[in-house]
Amino acid sequence: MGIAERKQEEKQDMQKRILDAARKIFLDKGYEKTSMRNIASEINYSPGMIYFHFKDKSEIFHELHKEGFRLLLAQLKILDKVADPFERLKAVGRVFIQFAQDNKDYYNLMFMVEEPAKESTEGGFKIAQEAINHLLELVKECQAEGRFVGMDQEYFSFMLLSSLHGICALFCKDRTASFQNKSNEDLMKYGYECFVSLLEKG
Amino acid sequence: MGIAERKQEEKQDMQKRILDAARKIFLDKGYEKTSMRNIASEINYSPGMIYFHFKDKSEIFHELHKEGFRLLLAQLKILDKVADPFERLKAVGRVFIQFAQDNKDYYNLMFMVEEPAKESTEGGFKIAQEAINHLLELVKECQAEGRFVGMDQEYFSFMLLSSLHGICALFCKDRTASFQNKSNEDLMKYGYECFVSLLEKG
DNA sequence: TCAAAAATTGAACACTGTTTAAAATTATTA
DNA sequence: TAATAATTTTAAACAGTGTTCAATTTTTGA
Repeated sequence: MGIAERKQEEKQDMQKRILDAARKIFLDKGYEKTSMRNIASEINYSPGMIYFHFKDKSEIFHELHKEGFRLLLAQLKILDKVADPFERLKAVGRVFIQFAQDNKDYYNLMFMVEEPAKESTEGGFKIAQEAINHLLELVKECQAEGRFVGMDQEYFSFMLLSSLHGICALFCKDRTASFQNKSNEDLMKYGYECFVSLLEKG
Repeated sequence: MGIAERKQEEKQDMQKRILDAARKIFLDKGYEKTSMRNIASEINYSPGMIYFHFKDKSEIFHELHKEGFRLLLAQLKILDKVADPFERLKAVGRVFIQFAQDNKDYYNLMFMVEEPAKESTEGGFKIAQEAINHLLELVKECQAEGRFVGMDQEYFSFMLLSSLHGICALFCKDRTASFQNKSNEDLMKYGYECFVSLLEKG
């Protein structure tokens, strides 16, 4: 069945072309301001054609959403070689913040855009779950070394993630204007270091 | 000039009616999904009429944005009677989180919606600035009592705000699904308490 | 009462996501 | 190879969006 095979490859190729165009415009103009017509005309096809390859705009969004997580997880995986769990935890934060700075638009897609509430419970968000589990595991390791004693694992992990996300969210939505003296980058960097020094006493 | 006076009152009245309608729909359907036609038909006027009283949709947004801050500041003002600054700081966090839970839509308007980048630097966002200054002052008071020694005020305040915002942001965008065992409310409450117990050691 | 000013309308413009019948292209079979 | 079937793509249409603007109504001041 060499033809069917090639057919499938062509189909995947087309999907890739659409995603490439979508990524380019999504990450430039944001989710809301990117139209299906924009994406279609980027690859010189008619708007309707996209609907043959993707269910709707939100399916394209979810594809890029997953892409973002894969990118972030790849960055975090590098830290596996850091032996001490607490050192690794601190580095995770730094990498997370760096990721948000370097990939503002992916970050928006991953954590800020109101997702069209689909497949979130079924199969689609496995990769986000995976990231959380990674964090839970890390906290557990720290606790095994006598850190964060008496803290509930899940609440503590949620708090960690929240603090990181808060820093990145304010950055991504430019809500840092009220701290006029400091640059965005410094606020994130040294703001996080403040948090770290709290962690060190816990 | 009693007529001009009444005229002005009528104008303010109309603006109030528009804002009331806008608030109702904004806070029910969110910013993006509320249309000018929705707002107009809510008060039985034509769409174009709104543009006589407000420049555009974003001006209405900014009005409600300010409204939200006034509401939050009113809640926080109650804490002025708490004498001990550190106790007050901890309470500020609890009130902030409670506000986000009770006013999810205001919170979205205030901290999450990508604002059409206007008047943010000029006169419009004084009230947000005021809230930040309040926080900075509070941190200073805590430091005067020997808390958070050696921390930069601004970075530390930014970190505080970030942590609070992170908790509320994940809640508002329903990004808490990955912590399946716990309810949203418990995650926020006990997540924050984890943070507080870190603060207590700093 | 009448002209000037203010307020309101409704149609129009250029967009949006999505659907769908028709057309064009490609594959399969007789 | 010719005819049929399946797949892929298009263009038009639908119902919606924010916004503008000429025309119209309402209100005001002389």
